[in-house]
Amino acid sequence: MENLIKSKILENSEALFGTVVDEQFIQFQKTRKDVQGDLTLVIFPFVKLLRCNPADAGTKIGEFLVKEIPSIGGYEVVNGFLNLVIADNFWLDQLKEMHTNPDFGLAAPGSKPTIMVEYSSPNTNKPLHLGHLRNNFLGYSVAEILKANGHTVVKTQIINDRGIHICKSMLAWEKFSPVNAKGERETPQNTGIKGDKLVGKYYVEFDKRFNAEAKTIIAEWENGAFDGYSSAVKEEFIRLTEAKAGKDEKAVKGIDDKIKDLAKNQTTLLREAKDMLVKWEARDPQVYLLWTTMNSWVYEGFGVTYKEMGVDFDKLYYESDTFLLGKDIVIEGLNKGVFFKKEDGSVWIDLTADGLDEKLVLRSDGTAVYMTQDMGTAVDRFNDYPDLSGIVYTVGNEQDYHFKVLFLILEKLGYSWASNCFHLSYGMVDLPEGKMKSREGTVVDADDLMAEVVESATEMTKERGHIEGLSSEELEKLCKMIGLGGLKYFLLKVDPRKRMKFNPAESVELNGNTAPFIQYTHARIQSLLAKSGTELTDVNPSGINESEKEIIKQLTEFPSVIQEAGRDYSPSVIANYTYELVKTYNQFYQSVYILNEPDESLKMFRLALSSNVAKVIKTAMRLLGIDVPNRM
RNA sequence: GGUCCCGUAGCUCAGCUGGAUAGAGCAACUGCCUUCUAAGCAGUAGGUCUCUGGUUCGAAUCCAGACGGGAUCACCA
Repeated sequence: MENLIKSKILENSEALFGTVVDEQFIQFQKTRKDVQGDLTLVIFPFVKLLRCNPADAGTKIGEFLVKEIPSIGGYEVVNGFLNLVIADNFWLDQLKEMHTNPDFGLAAPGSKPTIMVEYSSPNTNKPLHLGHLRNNFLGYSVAEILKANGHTVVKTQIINDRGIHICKSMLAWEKFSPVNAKGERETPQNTGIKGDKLVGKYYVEFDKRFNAEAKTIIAEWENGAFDGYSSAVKEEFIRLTEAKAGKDEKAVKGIDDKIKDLAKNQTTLLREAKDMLVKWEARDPQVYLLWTTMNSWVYEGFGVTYKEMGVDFDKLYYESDTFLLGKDIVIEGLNKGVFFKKEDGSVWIDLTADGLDEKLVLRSDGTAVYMTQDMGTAVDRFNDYPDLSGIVYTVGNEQDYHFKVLFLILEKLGYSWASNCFHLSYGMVDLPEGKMKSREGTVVDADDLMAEVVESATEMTKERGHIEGLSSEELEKLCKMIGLGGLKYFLLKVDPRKRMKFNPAESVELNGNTAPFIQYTHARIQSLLAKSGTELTDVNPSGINESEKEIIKQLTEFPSVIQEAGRDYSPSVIANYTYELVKTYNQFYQSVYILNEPDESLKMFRLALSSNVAKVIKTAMRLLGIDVPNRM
């Protein structure tokens, strides 16, 4: 309709305004609820052209449109806004059209370029937490939304499986894990501990022992015992200690941190971890075996969590595979003159001309840094998928600078696809008490949280659900759907770019702007449809009322909502749209009879309307990774 | 300190490609289940859109500055 009006005005602009008008002049907006009309044209832009007051300009355009477009039944000009009344038949036709289309709102699959969506990519030393939930739900949903927009999507993640941090947990396990009667050290099998949690336990164990050892060393130094340490270390310690004199509290703390770092570098534990990394790079069989074993525990543990989350991946990338390619690219870039080498052998890129800094891309000892492997991974991906047009990186906004630099480097290296790489930068998730801090033990574990919301949903469902006749498997499935749906919706309804506050109590709420509220509406509609038992063919009511028209209007917006969500990489657009639709539908549901409507034609129309609302709810929620039940 | 992000009702958030009287939910208060699922609906109350300037017929929205909060500036990832 908007396009029709637009083209009519553009075609006849000479006759109407005596000049050719720019398309920009034609601005539509939704008609306010308290005035008459279905679509509003803003007429301020035309006022100057017509050299008359807004009321006259509106009247002139209104008369023209009523004459030209049969579906426009009338108009009213209020305060410079032309409110157009569109005939019921137009809305009825809209409903009939979507009614016959099971894929309403979705673009044809494969009609747009292939895009890779990276998400999750956790540190393999720590179990997944609340922040990862936002990441995973967001990445998964964006992938689904892009598919709905016609893109072919490859879901992926980069597995952070190499580096000194991995060696730390390996070392701690080897040194500190208790040995049982059978002579075995702790494994997921013999302890029943989830693999990622067990590895995480040893990472924490390493950190604990590591700090304790550093503390002991500092104590020795403070007592003047420097046996076994180099004179350089001794001098540095004395210099730092003396520097504390007369400084304020904050400065002293900074110096203490430096002393701690100095001591940490002298620990046997760190030296052993570094030795292990060297052995790993040399593919020492024993270290490699330990590495593959412990990694497999983590993957198994993560696999369980991913399954519970309902997310999946089409292709995995491992840093241990891509960091070497990254090094090759650095050499290539060095030859091209994009990078430069410093005297100590380290390789850098100078981005000062672009308003950034110099950035290291290869260490002086020739080992790879984060940036190196990210370059390698990106190139690897475009090699693997020749049709790939771009990559969406779902990574927290604390890495904004990293990705700015990465994309700039790729561009300077001459990769044409660099401009199609996008950092989907999302905000942190805070708790009511503030930031999550592992040191203070306030990190919310992903597995625990998912179990809690399902448990809470189970209680609520038993209390008020319509669950007679459901098997225990069906009930369990339903409660999972409600609990996890609620959690996903809670994390996705907020604009991803914004930092958000996570309130555990609110996340299991069932009222208001929540998934259970939406799921409930879907279940009610399904109940109506199941009871009606007839094919919805006859959709010709004698008239449609305001609330019915309002629902159709909102339904017709669905395709453009999917487009907007895709363009902005924002599931929250879908969430908020669905919530509005459901609210409108519930008002309708409470104000009229549907199944009990005596007029057969009207009843069929209302059932058709309801069934399309249900269809859109189901599609929309699917794009958020949320299932909807037929009863609850 | 440099760079980037954010600031809307008591709380959590929409609205931001400029448009009519700034909206929801939660919390508080009042009603509605002998008719289709009350996990619902109707209503009351709650605002200096952080502040100050600027652009404009028109600014929560765009621009500049101030204030407040956060992130980031590693041979960490």
